[in-house]
Amino acid sequence: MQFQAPRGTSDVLPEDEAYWSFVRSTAEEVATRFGYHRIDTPAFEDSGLFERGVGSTTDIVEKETYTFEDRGGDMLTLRAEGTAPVCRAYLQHGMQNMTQPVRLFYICPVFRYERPQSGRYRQHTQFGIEVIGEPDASVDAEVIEVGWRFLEQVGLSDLSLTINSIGDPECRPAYIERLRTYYSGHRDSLCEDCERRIDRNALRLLDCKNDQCQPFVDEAPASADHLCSDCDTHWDDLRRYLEATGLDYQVDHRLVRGLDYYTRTVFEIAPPEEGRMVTIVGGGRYDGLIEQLGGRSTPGIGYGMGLERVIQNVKSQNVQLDGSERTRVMVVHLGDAAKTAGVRIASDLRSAGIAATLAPPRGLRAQLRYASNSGATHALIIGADELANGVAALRDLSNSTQEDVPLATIVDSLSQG
RNA sequence: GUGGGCGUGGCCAAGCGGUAAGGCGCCAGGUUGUGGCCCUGGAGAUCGAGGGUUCGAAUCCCUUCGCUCACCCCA
Repeated sequence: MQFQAPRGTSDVLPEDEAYWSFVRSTAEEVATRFGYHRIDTPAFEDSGLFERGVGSTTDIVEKETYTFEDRGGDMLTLRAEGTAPVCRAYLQHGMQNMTQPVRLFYICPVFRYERPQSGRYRQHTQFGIEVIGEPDASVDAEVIEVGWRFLEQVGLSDLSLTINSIGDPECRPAYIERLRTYYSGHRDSLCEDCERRIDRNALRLLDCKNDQCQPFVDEAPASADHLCSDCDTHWDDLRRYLEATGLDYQVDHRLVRGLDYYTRTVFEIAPPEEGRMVTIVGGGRYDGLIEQLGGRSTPGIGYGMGLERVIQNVKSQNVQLDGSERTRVMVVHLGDAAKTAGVRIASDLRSAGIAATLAPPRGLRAQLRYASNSGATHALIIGADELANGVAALRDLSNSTQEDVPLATIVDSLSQG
């Protein structure tokens, strides 16, 4: 064993591809049904995009980014998240001149230099959507619904949706002050991390999972209780619209997100799981991001969803995929002349749209074993006798019936099943 | 970045100081041209790597690399 896939990456082997195509295609189907259009952005961007967009003091940018200088001296970063690149594309291509809002979705790899563990990789795949150009809370509810319906359609159940509002530049500073004040009074009872967070990143205090901090988290002032009137209206609207879509949700005042650009709505969807919740979907509103990237003030909202985690849950919940019933023919041959004929017949079958494979040149027994092991539904047996009579023996491997079929009509008899 | 667990043929897995079981899978046979079951045979391992202890190490010690899980953080 010389080379291995780099740490935190993995190969998707043929046996798993069924999950991937299933998940990808339903993602496209659901997003399209909601009126979203696909966008693909490059695998790497100017490093500055993530620094400015995601926030340079954020963990993602501070220590998880794959950054490198190219041969021309430009600093580039592998896509560390999906939203900033889409916003960059929105600005670059003048999408503010399209009818607003613009609805986009993407399915693409994301790279972060993290310590791998279950459900966490250095390269993972995100199915994300963004709605840019509409501040109304109805699109917040819509974005959440897209994620929820997708997970539903992919067969997952028992998921929980939690939401929160973290306000905007209008009201958040005052709230954070209030939070700091509250926590400062309990400084001695907090864990080390939280002690540091009071000054550095007060919002994250609410995120602490340390037991000793839980009492304070529970008692801490909630951002949703300290919104300015615009944010408060938005927050009320969101919940009303969510109820109108029939989604169950929980409000959790501890829910804050790690990226700096979020405003107002933040949400997560997670499976209940034994013990800890591993978030499948995380998202929120980012009304300041486009402006931060040099555009006009433009509202936006979206989510990112980890498809590896989706598949992990699809497997653990034993979702059954539709098995393909496609006819697959193994062309079995005995002797050189038959082999040549087999090559031609296999080729003809494929031209007619029938999946066909020429068996490796072994004994008859071995070829048939190969046929059933590789999942063929039929074996088409050609030997000297068949060649002489201008037929082939078509064997149905599922029920072991077999009959001679004229070479000229093989395609027909196979396409009729 | 911190802490736990683990590294024996493609996969699973015995052995725990005396010179590598077994199972799955793979390949070939089981009399004349027939699969999925069964039977027989075969190929395939420098026991993650390096060093040390010993007459002798997969088995003991040290170092190192890798995988994995949890924390942090996130999808």
